[in-house]
Amino acid sequence: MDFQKKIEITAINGIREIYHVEIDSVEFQATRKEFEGDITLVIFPLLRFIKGNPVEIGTKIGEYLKNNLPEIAGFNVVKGFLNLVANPSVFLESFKDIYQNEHYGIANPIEKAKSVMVEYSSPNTNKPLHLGHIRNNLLGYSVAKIIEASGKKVIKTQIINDRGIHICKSMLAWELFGNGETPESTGLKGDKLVGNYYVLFDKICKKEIEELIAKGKTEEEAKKQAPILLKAQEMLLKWEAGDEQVVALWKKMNQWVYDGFDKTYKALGVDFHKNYYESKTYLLGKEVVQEGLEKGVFYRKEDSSVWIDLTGDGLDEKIVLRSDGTAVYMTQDIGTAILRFKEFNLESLIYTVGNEQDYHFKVLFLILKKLDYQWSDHLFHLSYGMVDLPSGKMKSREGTVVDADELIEDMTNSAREISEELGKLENYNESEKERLYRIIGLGALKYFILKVDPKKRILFDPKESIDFNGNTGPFIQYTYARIQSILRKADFEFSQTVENYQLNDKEKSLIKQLQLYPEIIQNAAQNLSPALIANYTFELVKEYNSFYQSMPILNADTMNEKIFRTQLSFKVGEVIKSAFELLGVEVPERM
RNA sequence: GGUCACGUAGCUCAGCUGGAUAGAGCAUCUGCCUUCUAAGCAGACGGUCACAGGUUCGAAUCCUGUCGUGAUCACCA
Repeated sequence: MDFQKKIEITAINGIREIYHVEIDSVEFQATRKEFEGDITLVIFPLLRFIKGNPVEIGTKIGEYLKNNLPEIAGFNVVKGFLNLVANPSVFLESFKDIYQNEHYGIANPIEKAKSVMVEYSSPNTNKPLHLGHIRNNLLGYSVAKIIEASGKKVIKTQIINDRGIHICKSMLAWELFGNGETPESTGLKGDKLVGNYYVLFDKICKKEIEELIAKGKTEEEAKKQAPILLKAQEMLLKWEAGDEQVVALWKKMNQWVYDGFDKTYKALGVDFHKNYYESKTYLLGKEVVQEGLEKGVFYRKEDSSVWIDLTGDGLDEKIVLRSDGTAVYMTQDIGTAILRFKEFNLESLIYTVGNEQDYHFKVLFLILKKLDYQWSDHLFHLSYGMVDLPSGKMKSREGTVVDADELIEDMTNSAREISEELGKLENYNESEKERLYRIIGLGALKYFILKVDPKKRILFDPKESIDFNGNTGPFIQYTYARIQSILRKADFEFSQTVENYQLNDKEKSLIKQLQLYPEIIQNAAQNLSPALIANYTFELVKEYNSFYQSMPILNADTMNEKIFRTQLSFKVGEVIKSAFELLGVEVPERM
């Protein structure tokens, strides 16, 4: 039984004996550094049940605990806070358990449990991935990892937006002006090549609109009548009709994009169990609309478009079928959600999508609830803030995006510069060095993004490079590398249990920090927040560095000290590695 | 205009299921490499927790209002 639980039960018994009052829980918090003690029982909430002076009450409970729990060595009361001092053996025992647990913090998977599906990335196949996608990918991947570590099965998925007018735009521009260019002929990454034609389309379209306006059309008319746009719409119709040539072009260009995405995903270190494609799902949901009409959840307007009225729930009316009978985005999302719960034995479904779609998901979940799907309460929108530039929103058509591949490359280069300057890698060959630079560069990038609470927006200034000192990925990686260096140099056996060890304050703080890890994972899973893992790891590493700097490990006076401190270092290293795995960040053996 | 999110040190962020004197990193300044990696450590400086009310023994945290920022409210996706 864990320490806190033991104290709680004993305290409840004590309160019953002393005050003849029955309570079912007491409140704890970690003792603040400036006070003596290891855990603090907060007395204030008890005042509702026990009348009296908080200091007096605290003292009585403190005495009771000291007399009835061998683990409690002493106590002090400050205002309404009962600070309990634990017997040092509590920490030694606790560390022994932690040390021997190879997968410390990671919960065992529950047998026969349903799966949690995490959707993330979900790109359009008409342009390359940018910094916004990076945040999405890192968040989704990390949350999936964290949920897995909390003891659940996870299915990672994405739905690829591979059809629609925007896809036809890049196809058309390539057909008209591409001269048969291919990724091979140009040496360009496929997604970049296709993206260029998307931008080209937009340029031409804008020019045509201007010309139409010059000829006296209104802006509104011009926007609808640009010849190239009409051609794109024609192409979309052909695609929907299954026109052989259009479909062949679509397949070819999409494949270029997929090849490009694969490289970016690989560089980012993210992956998926299953891909959905919009070209296969965009017709889903129409029968459900039929059913919903019969149930009276939806209604039909005179122009035969179908709607749902959500004004009773504080939302608006929302269209689910156009007057021509075609589906909208919402329809498809309804159908896809149903499909997923049919295909897999899902406990819940998490959508990693930017906060600009908060409203969309609110409506989607509500519609599914009104359609009476039991699982509609288990749908979550992992909503995250946009990544903005100092100049505002990133816009791929205006070329103001931070390209994902370029950013990864830049970060790797920064890592290279810093490493070369420090010059600690004499024994590394070139390929080992390159691998390391990538680990560090990506570590900086990923940590930079994941340490921020998902719902907050991130301001990214390309002119200010991402830091490598302080609260950063490389800082934590560096600590890991230092620990590995110690372990390499330890020329003695250190796996045996150390008896009668006298813990000092730094060692004790470190153990306390290690104790928190399992709870942090559960918490992060609950809140879908990798930031909690990142911040925890930072605290752990700070604590370790302070320990490392203030006393010898391998050069300690006694063998017991050498062994215990090496064990402690080893375990901190393992937890750093484990926590960083949850963030999708690698750790280096040296740096 | 309605709805939602955010507002904490010069900058970037923790803390938010109410608890003790609001914490880190960057930047600025002081020290520490003849001992295990100085991408480090120890310290100094820096605050009207946007503002105003309220609830409470206790509010950065909960409630209301105001201001500021962003998003959203398409027969777009």
